[in-house]
Amino acid sequence: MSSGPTPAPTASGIRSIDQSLPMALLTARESAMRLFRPMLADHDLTEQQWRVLRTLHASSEPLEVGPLAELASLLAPSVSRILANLESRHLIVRTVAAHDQRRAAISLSAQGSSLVELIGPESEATYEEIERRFGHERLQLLLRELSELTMLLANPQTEP
Amino acid sequence: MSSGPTPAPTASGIRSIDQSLPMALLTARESAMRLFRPMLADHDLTEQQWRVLRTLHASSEPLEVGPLAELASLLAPSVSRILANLESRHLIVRTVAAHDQRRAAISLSAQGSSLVELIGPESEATYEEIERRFGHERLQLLLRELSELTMLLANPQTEP
DNA sequence: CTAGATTATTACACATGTTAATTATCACTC
DNA sequence: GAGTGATAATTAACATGTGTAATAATCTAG
Repeated sequence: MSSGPTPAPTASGIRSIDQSLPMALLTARESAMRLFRPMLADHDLTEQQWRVLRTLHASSEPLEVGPLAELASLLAPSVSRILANLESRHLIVRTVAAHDQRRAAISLSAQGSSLVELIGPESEATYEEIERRFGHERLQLLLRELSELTMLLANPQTEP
Repeated sequence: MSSGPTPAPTASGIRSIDQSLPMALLTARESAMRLFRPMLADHDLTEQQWRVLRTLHASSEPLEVGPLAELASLLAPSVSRILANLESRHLIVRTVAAHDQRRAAISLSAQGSSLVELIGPESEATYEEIERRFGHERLQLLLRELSELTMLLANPQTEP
């Protein structure tokens, strides 16, 4: 099945907004986050703080700041500040790596784990709402395509 | 074609990161924006400033602040500040609506139009790179799915 | 042991998110 | 037509984030 005629670039030489990938990703994300934000606000978490907690929870082992920033799509300085905040709330713990004292190993505290596991099921309800509206299989496909796109664009193989 | 087995929620009751829609949208957007950002930086534009310019350019007529904010996925106060900045750079012009003096009609200045039309073709090259990696038809499908998702989630029909 | 590289934090300048307050104007009613 | 409530936009205030650069601490290699 063809996707139909592709709109030609406008006379002005700029892609129409509908054809803007970053715009489409942003508005889709905004519409999804609107459903999740109240829940995070209830727990006094910003999106970025939540991304850090979630990333730590997903990791099987403690993470250093660099990899953590990369995985959570944040800059290292931002992560540093976020960690300072989360540490003051006793949601994470830092351990200095034995073999290399520069490195900090970050992991969730028991309290941090509890928080993530408290929020998890709450967010699951929202996912069910999303799947009810958009379709389960369809969402799975979309997630795979997004992951594939990310992989292909991350690859630094810029043209020679 | 089935999408295969869906990972069950983890024992901890939280969706794996791969299954997080906001996360997937964010990382995809990040990987795309990484390709565009240098171009915007060259023109001293932030992503948000660019979204405003692009939105104005896409509109057939001047926009008021409210609709502009909505279309660009920004909050009105942010748009106010961005407009102050863009106005000081002579990229936009404000006109007070004749029939309602509260309303401001924002449009691109000639200089603003030129800038958008200068950047447009530059960004087109990046799109071609994206399509080369991801596929043209595939990108079209993704854009349609994102648009559909946005529409379905924007709808305030929360369950009764 | 020292020079250079690496990890993380700090510093700084700036932009944005977010809520609330403020200003100006409009629309409507008495 | 004066007063009241609604509306559009801005401003304020504060927290937080981004992005670059500088710094501190530590490691690694010669």
